[in-house]
Amino acid sequence: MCAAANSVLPVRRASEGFTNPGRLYGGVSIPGHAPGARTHGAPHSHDPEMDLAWQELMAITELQEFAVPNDSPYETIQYHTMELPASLGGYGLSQAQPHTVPNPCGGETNPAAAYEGSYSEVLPACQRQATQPAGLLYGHPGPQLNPRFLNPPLMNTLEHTSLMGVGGDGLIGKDNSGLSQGSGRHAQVTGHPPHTMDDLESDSGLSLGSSPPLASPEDAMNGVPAYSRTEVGLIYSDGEMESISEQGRKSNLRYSMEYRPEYRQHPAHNYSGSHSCYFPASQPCQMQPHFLPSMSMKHQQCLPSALNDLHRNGSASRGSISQAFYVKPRSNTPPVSLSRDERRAHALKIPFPLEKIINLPVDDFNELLTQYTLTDTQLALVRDIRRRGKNKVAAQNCRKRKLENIVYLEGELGQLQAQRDHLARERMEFQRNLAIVKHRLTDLYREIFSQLRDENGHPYCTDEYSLQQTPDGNVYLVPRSDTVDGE
DNA sequence: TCGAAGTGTCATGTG
DNA sequence: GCCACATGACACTTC
Repeated sequence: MCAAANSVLPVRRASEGFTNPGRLYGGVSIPGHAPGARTHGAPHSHDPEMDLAWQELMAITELQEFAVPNDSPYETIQYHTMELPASLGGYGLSQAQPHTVPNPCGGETNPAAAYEGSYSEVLPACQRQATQPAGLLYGHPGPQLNPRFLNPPLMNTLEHTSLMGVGGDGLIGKDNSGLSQGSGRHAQVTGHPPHTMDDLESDSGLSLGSSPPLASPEDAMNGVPAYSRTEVGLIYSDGEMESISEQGRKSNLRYSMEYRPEYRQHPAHNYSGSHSCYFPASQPCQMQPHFLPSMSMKHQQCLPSALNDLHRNGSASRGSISQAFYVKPRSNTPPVSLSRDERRAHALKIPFPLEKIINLPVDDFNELLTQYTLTDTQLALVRDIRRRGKNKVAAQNCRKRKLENIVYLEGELGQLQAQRDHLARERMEFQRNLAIVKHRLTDLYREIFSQLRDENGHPYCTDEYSLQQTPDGNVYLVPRSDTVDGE
């Protein structure tokens, strides 16, 4: 508290001289250190109690000016809609000192300093809490908002969440070039093959690896119609696929639903393309035991070797590639639930798996192409498959990132809403305290004025006079309609 | 039947 | 110019 205010509270009465400048009224000294000026000294507290009262008064005086308007920064800030991030742009920055009032002792004092206890907790806490979004929302929105710059821990969390919740398909360890599996495609492709040729050639027909080639035992036993139309140029009009698909549909549906969890968790499925090579669907070898709960052991036994071949032949020689990946159908049976490109590749007898087509680096891919004599049609198809396959993976990654960002932003939103609620509570508490203080200030005014007497011995009326403080710290009694000058 | 969600594909932009 | 990748937009399927 200001020393001047503590010790001397000269009360000025404008346009009136002090007749008794040093007169004490009720223990309040009214020093006349402005000769000629009617400076009714503010109560100089000889009374410790009054001294204390004045100290409080002066403290309160500061607060008196700290009316909290409804449109205070708190209001505007805290009750912004939670639109991210624009409306929160000032959330963390402007929260500190909504008002500053002149400090009688010079400088400025944050009126909220009286509530330092609470605000020092609130604000830093807010800032702490907003640390993450601060960069996101206030300071560096770009990088923070950029999905590609999610902080690693969060990304890890999100990744984990995404993997566990969204994908759960063992994407960990699967590089981006790996084909993340579209969940919905399994049922779609395996359970409901296209009904028409147009359907067959629809965009949704391709599901590289996401739709593991499924052939129900029923198919294998029944022997689905031969997929004979493998002539170049016929791949886009092989209407027989329809009947084939129809035959395998019902039986496949059950498997498509049952095997999925196991299938998706299978370590060998890191590369979905591993299953999209051209093992005929009618051959059980293309299936993994995991998703063939009812498959006979006889059928399952060939799986390891086939899979081993798949992995072993990642760098297989020219001759082995063809043998390893393009296993000629025994009965020339076409895959029942292969994707469009798989079927096309099958039809065109592309001698290497889609996995390679899609995932090989361009140099290796070109080298691979040089190892075979491919027709223009085959070449075009291979390049299309590669382009589409890569884009499909990219699209999956893109969507995954979108989801992760949504999760992240929702988390941030919740955090900010919690902060808003916290600050709202603090504000209410502050206003409550302020009301108490104002009330007490009024009482103190009343008490002080009741003890002050003018030169005629009449009490000052609070309606006519008020206390004003000069920059030097002195406090004067001034008529409410008057100014400070004329001291 | 309609709408939401998931997915594949294309076109385009960027590094 | 090519390539890989990201992303918006669209079409399609499934639920």
